[in-house]
Amino acid sequence: MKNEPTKRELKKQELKENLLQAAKNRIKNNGLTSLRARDITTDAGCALGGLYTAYDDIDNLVLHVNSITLNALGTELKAIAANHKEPVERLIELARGYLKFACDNHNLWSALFDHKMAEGVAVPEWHLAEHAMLFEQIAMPLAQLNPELHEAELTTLTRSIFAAVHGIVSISLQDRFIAVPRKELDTQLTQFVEFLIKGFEASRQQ
Amino acid sequence: MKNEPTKRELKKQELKENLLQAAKNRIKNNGLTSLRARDITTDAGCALGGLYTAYDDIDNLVLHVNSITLNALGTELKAIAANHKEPVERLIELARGYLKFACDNHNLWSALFDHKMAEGVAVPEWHLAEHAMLFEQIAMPLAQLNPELHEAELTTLTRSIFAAVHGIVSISLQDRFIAVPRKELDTQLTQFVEFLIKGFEASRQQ
DNA sequence: CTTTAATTTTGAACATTGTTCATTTATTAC
DNA sequence: GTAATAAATGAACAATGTTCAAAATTAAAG
Repeated sequence: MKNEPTKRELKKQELKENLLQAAKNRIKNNGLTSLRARDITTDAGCALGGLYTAYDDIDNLVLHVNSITLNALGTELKAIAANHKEPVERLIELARGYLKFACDNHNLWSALFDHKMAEGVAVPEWHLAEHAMLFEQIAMPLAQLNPELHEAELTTLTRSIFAAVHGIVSISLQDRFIAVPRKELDTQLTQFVEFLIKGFEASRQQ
Repeated sequence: MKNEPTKRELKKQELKENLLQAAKNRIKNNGLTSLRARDITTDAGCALGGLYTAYDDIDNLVLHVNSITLNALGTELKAIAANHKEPVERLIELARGYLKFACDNHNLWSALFDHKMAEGVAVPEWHLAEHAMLFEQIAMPLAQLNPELHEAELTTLTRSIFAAVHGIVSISLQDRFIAVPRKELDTQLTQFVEFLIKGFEASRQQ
C-alpha cells in the first residue's frame, strides 16, 4: 500500500529537479566558479530562499550535479567496455573515452574534481560509491589480463592507471600548461597506455 | 650609478615581504580556500587597504606564494638530480621526491594547482616559465636514456610522465578517494615509474 | 463549502567577503 | 621649514551565501 504522492510532494520534487537542471546548465555553460545562488533560483523560477528548502546548501546541489555527470560518464564507459572485449584494446579505448568525455563536457567534468567540500565536511558515502564505478571498469580488463593478480595488487594497479590517465587529461586541459591539440593528445594517450601495459607485462613475465 | 633605495622603497619592499609571508603561512596552515584578506593584513601588521598598494589583488599575491613554492620544489628536485646520475634511477627518485614534497607541503602544493585565475585572465608569462623547470628535470634523464628521441617526442613524453606522476600523487592525497598510507604509496609510485620506463624501452627496441 | 491547521514559499535582512577611495599620515624635495 | 609627493588607513561599497519572520498555499476538519 504505497501512498499517492500529494500535490505538495509533487511540487517539491519539481522544484528540486528545476534547481538541479538550472545548476547543471550554469556549470556547463559558465563553469563551477561563476555559479551563483541567485542565478540558479532565477533560472529555476523560484525565490532565493527556495534553494534552501530543496537542498541543504549550494555544495549539496553541486554534489547532485556531479552525480549526474558521473553517471553520464559511467554510461559512456560501460558502452565502450561492451564494444571492446579484448582487454588491452578495452583499456586503451576506456582511456580515449575518458579523454573524449572530458573534452566534450569540459566544465561539468572539471566540476567533478574542482569542487571542494567545506572545511571538515566529508564527501557523503553515496557519492564516494559512485566514483567506484570508474575503477571497476579498469579493474575488469586488468584482472582478465592477469588472473593471478591478488585483490590488493589489482586495486592499487587500477588506481594508479586511473590516476595516470586522469593526470594526463587533466594537465592537458589546464591553461597553466601549453595546450595540446585534441587529436595529438588522443594519440599520445593511446601510446602512453600501450607503454604502461607493455611495462606491466614485461615485469610480470620476468 | 645605481640609486640608493629610499626609505619609501624599503618600507614598500618590507610590506610586500610581510604580506607574502603572512599569506604563505596562512595557506600552509589552513589551505587556500580559507585565505582571507583581513587575516593576511592583520598578520602582516598593516591596514586592509595595504594589501592593494603592494599587490594588484589576492590572486596576484597567491601567484607570488605559488612562485616561492615552485622554487622550493625546484630546489629539491635539482638536488635529487645531482645525487642520482643514472637516468632510470634519477627518474624514479624524482617521482619519489615529488611525492615527498607534496606530502610535506600539502597545502602549499595543493595551492599550486587549485588556484584559478579570474575569468578570462591568463596566468602571467613569468609564472608559466617557472613551471617549465619541472619538465626540464624530467626531460634531461629521458634524453639521456634515448638520445635519438626527436625534440617533439621528448616534449610530449616528458609531459605525459609528469602528468601521470602528478595524477597519482594528486588522487592519492584527495579525500574524494580512499587514502593510501604514505609508505605504500611510495612503493606503488616507484613500481609505476619502473613499468612506464620498461614499457617505453620495450616499444623502442622492437 | 468554510474554517482551521500545517506546510511551503518568499524576499528582505544579515554576515562575510574582496575591493575602492577620500582622508590622514609620512617621506622627499626644495 | 615648507611645499609637494607618495603611501597607509579604514570606512564604505558591492557581491555573495544563508536565515527566518511573514505571506501564500495546501491539506484536513467541520
